[in-house]
Amino acid sequence: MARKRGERVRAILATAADLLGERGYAGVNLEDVAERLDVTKGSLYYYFASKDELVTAAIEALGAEWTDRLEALPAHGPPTERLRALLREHIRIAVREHPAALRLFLVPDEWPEPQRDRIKALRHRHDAVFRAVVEEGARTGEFAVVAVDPTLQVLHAGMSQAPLWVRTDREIEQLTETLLKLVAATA
Amino acid sequence: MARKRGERVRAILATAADLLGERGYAGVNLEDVAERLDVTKGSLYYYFASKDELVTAAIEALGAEWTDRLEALPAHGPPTERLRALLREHIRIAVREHPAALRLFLVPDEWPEPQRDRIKALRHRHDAVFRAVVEEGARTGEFAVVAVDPTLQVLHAGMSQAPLWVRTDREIEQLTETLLKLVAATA
Amino acid sequence: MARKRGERVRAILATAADLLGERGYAGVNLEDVAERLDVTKGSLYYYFASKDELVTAAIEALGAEWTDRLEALPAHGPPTERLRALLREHIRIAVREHPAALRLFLVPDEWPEPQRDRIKALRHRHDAVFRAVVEEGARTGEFAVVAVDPTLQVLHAGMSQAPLWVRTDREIEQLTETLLKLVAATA
Amino acid sequence: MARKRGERVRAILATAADLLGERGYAGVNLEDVAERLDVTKGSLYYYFASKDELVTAAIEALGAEWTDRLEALPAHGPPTERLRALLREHIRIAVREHPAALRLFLVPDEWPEPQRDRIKALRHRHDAVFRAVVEEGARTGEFAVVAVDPTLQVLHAGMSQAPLWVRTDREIEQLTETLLKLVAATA
DNA sequence: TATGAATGAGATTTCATTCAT
DNA sequence: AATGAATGAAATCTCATTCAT
Repeated sequence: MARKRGERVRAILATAADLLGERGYAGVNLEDVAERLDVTKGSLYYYFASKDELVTAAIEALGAEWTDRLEALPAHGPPTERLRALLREHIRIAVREHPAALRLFLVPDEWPEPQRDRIKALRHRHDAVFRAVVEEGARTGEFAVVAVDPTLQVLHAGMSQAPLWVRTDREIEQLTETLLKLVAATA
Repeated sequence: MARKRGERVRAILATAADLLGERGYAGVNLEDVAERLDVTKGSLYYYFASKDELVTAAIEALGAEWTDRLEALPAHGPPTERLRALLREHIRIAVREHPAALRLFLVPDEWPEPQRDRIKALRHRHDAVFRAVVEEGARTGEFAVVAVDPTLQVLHAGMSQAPLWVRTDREIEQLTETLLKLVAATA
Repeated sequence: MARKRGERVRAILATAADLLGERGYAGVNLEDVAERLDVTKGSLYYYFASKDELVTAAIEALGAEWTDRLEALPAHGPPTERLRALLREHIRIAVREHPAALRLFLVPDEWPEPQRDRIKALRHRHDAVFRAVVEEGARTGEFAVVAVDPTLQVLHAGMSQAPLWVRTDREIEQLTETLLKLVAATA
Repeated sequence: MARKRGERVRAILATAADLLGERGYAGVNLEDVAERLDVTKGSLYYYFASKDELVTAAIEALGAEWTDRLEALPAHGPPTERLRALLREHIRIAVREHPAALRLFLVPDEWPEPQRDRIKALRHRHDAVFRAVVEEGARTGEFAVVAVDPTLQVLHAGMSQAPLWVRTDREIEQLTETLLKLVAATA
């Protein structure tokens, strides 16, 4: 049954992504993935040909879902409001749902070559969402940035690391506002 | 001879730190460390009781040297200038000398418990250097920050991740100025 | 199949117990255990998490089987006859089946902490079988002992060491009768 | 200086004997021996050509000293008194001075071949002291034994294991009297 | 589909031994 | 006489992968 299979695969990917986030590529072993899913290692090999393939798929799924949600946010209104909404949502996902994922977007050279490229691609797509808003704001003069690239890098870095210290809603707000300063018009 | 021993230990730590940076904790194996030093694995165990101990020492040495250099920068002058100097120097070290080290300051839970605490302590000392300047600037009104903690977190995140995309001096400057916006007085 | 697994485990434990008896804890290596079973070292780790765990299980199994057999002996009749039967059976097992096992009942501090406690527990259960008879004999006046504890200690020591010098049935009988003198009523 | 050397050697042997007793042949490593003596491993090799040679010498020294002290006890008087004195002294040495040594006299096959033979020889000389008294007592009719060999074996086993449970002087007395029952004339 | 068993390569760790100083 | 450094062989342990059922 394709249905069943799809669910199974999704469950595996979600679990793998969690563990990957907790411990990084080399720190995760298939035994643990299997155990958390309450199946045996052997089963994983029915769905994925190798650890690398499983890992790549897990990253892909996580990244895709994440970007989907960011892209689903309203695409109109003043850039400041749109950027604020993006930041808030991104941080919220990072902190509440995938504390794991900071490893995916920071420290890419932790991963073996094949995964590295996929991660870069994902991050690129991810990046595009923010880039569009920042560039629009810069164009209209509502934002003042030193340069777009470093601004995006710092936005990302700041958001990705959030799971390490952000807990409360108030901290989410503070981080959001702090990051907004990166594009603020100066005195 | 204590001298000789010290040098040997330093050589081992430097090599370990390099590899650690290239591949992360789980990706490093003692065989490689030994080979790069042109000794046998057994020798490493003469100096360090375990892989973990070696790794901890390597991190410690790297972190200590780094903070020393930041603390050596002039401690007077307007906060903006001092913060600019700190950021520039930190990024320069990260990019030019220890691209490795982003692992030390980000992603602490990649490490086994014992290392985790040491890393946190190092990062804390490191942090204090920046915190002093930011707090002073906030007190004198030269800086305007949403809150000190998120500001420091973003500063760190932004700097630590620099090795991943910063190459030229011009990019170092742009990143420095971008980060300075986090404390800039707003219109 | 639980059945199959059980057999496999039993085979491993028996082999381990043999080697343990031949060479002691530190003298046994898993390579040898594996080779004797015609499997790879890795396989042993499928069943046991560590050398220590394997060894503990081997001891446990041996001790349990042994005590089972002693407890299966008739529990009625005059204490002298019952003690004689116990001694004879114990010595017979030690000499004919588990020359190994003197290590289990003597020299407990040869073992790492975790094993030590298990061994003590086993020995205690073992001890209880003999203690019951000796105490009954002492109560009814059929036995005369200096004190129960040292008597049991010497009974044990004498039996456990038997494999080192006892070979013939006649020697088994002589040892049995010699040990019975420990509880004999005196002139 | 021969004097100095002799003392050094004696110190090494004593330390080795202690550790050997605590942990058995395979459980002892030269690092530990050296550390307890506050010298380096290398030094041990100045005095002994190998671990085995050191171990053999340590056993030899311990056994010789021990037998010397037993042979120094008065060799006249009624066998019961002489045996009582021998037992008491042996147990006292075992419990108070060389709790270690039970490994030497029990479990000989823990040792590599060369040591094994030396240990047997030592034990044999040791045995002769007790054998003389038991045989005399048997000849004069003061003792009644099932047979001399098993009696000696049990005497030894009981005494050697004493360090494992005997602590107080009272326990030493009880063990001594319990062992004397092995040669007691029966009702 | 899924499992349990097994493997083999490679990683960490231990330790007797050697040797230049 | 003694040390510190280093080695290399062997031991313990880990884990991705395979496979019969």
